[in-house]
Amino acid sequence: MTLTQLRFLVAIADAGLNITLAAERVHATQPGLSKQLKQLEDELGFQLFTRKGKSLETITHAGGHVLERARTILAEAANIRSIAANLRNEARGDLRIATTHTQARFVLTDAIAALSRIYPQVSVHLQPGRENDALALLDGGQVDMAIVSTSGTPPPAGIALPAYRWNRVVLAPDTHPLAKLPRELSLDDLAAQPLISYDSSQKPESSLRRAFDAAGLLPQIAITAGDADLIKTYVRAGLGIGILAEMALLPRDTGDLRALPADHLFARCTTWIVLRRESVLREYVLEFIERFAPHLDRRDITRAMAAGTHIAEGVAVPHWRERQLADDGVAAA
Amino acid sequence: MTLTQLRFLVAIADAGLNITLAAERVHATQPGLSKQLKQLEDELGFQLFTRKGKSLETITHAGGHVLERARTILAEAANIRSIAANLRNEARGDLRIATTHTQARFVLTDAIAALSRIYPQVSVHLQPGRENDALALLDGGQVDMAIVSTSGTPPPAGIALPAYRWNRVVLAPDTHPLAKLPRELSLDDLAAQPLISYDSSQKPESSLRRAFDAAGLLPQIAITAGDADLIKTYVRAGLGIGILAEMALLPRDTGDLRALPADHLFARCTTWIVLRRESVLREYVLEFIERFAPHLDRRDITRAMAAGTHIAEGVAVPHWRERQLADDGVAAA
DNA sequence: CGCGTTTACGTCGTTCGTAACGATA
DNA sequence: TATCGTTACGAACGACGTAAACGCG
Repeated sequence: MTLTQLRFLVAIADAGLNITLAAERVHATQPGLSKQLKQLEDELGFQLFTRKGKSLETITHAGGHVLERARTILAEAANIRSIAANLRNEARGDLRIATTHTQARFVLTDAIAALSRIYPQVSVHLQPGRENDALALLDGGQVDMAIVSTSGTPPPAGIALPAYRWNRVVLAPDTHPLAKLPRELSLDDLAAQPLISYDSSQKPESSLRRAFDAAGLLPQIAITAGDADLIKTYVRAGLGIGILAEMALLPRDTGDLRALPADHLFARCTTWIVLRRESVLREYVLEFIERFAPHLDRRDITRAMAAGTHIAEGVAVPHWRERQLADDGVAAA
Repeated sequence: MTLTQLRFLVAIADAGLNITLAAERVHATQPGLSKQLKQLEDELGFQLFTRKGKSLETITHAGGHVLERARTILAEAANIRSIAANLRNEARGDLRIATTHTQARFVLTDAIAALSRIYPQVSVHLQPGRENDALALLDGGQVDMAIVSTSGTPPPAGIALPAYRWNRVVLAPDTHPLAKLPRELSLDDLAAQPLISYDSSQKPESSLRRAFDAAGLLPQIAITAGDADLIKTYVRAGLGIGILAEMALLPRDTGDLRALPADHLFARCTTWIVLRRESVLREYVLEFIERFAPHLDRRDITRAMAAGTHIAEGVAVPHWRERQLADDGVAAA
């Protein structure tokens, strides 16, 4: 058994059992991987994959267990390398973040810009996807951190650090009757309109859905999109009323759209930075977290990692707007 | 970085930084280890050990972290091999148990005998020591399980499965006044005598010490020994009254010694089987546990391992004497 | 002078890439 | 026929063991 063999194994698994694809990803030749896989199977004495003809078909049950162990072995090997890189103040490296489109597009930009100013040699890889995908990538060791949002409790896996809180806003065309409503918006107002929101609002456990359920209302979600830009586009086209995260608002949106606060209608959400419990963080990762969530102290983070528990309690988590103000303050200073 | 390099690293650490000794233990030559260590240090870019002249002096701070990671890597590699060995019904293997002398000498014998009858090719290694040593060995991956006793809560680390409960007994020479006491033994009776007990009874948190403390008494512990046989020897020599675990009583001891129950004087103790949370158990390990603690079901064990929690609650844990009866019943059947 | 580590060197095994072959859709 | 995996072969690298040199107590 070799680290190389295990690396090839997970590469094959991550490439969807396509050995050729896996080979390019690890910068090796395809026969090399084939052979190493065969040797590993010979040594262990059982098939890691079921074959259909010559192609790999599925992972064996036992193979899945081996794969899991191989992943943690490789993660720990990477940790050792991180220890070394931190010690020598190595400035190069990768920062792989799995997150949603909203975070990547509207929230992370400043912190990433700051990071690549301080560490120009660090390349940032953003892996957009659903919340669950992000957590799965984190657990599989494919990314260094996941940045996800929940309403209420932190995500179940890993070390979750609260980054900030935010509310939803309702977005209507300037010309729409709702945009000039003389009173506060109500859930009934919204239930009467075709709505446009994120894909995730389809799920029954979404805080959007729960708010309507609690009021005994059945909203008509006309269009869902994974992407705030798409939502805005459809709102502009007059196809419905948008409900989205307040971070997704841009100054120029106020030209033809009207954003109505919805704090009183939907549960407040929290965005979390989720880290692998066992991972050794590179210096620039800590730097990034501090830039992104300035209320988190370096020591808080390392302490939470050591204790293996998230630090939801006992940390004052700023709201999105306060956070924006704080950022401005920093920029002005 | 190679698995071999990491194996050599932990071998060197476990050999007390003596490369020559480490080399014999891993069945390799000393220059080989030296060279691999050097290569690893070169690759990581820092010293894993501080040198004094040519000899290794201490482990670097960062080296300690690397060592820790290396240990889990090797443990996971061993897990992969265990998966393979289980799958091919491999009958050979090692069972390394860290435990106290009392367990090894008086309690484990039957289960080990049964195991080596069923799996003659499995070699059992008993590692005697204190409770804390046993848990440290378990945590370092040097042993497969620890078998330790506590009064009350399970040991903090690993998966703890309750094996059985037991009480202390007081041991006096047949001729001693205490042996013919017409009434029940009291703590005052004991406090008036020179006592002979285990080394661990010196510790303030021992249940022995706590019982006397609670009664406001200061016992005179005249002799301590790590070993029940020694305690008996000194009791026979008339040097004091013995206090030891009821398991340590043998039928032939009743010839010249008198055992007095002490259930009402000292807190009941529990003996735990402690496993590493992440370890894959070989078939024969499950077999051993079932033999040793028949009230534990194979499924209970795997479930507890998967859940990562001990199963202290919800399991009826037999008392030592009931357990003995049950064993007899099995033997008779 | 013994113990332990490092350095030097030769041999062996292994890995890796190129190329040809085979199977499958 | 195109795609993907296996087998074959040769070159280069790396690991390992033996032998000798070096430092230290």
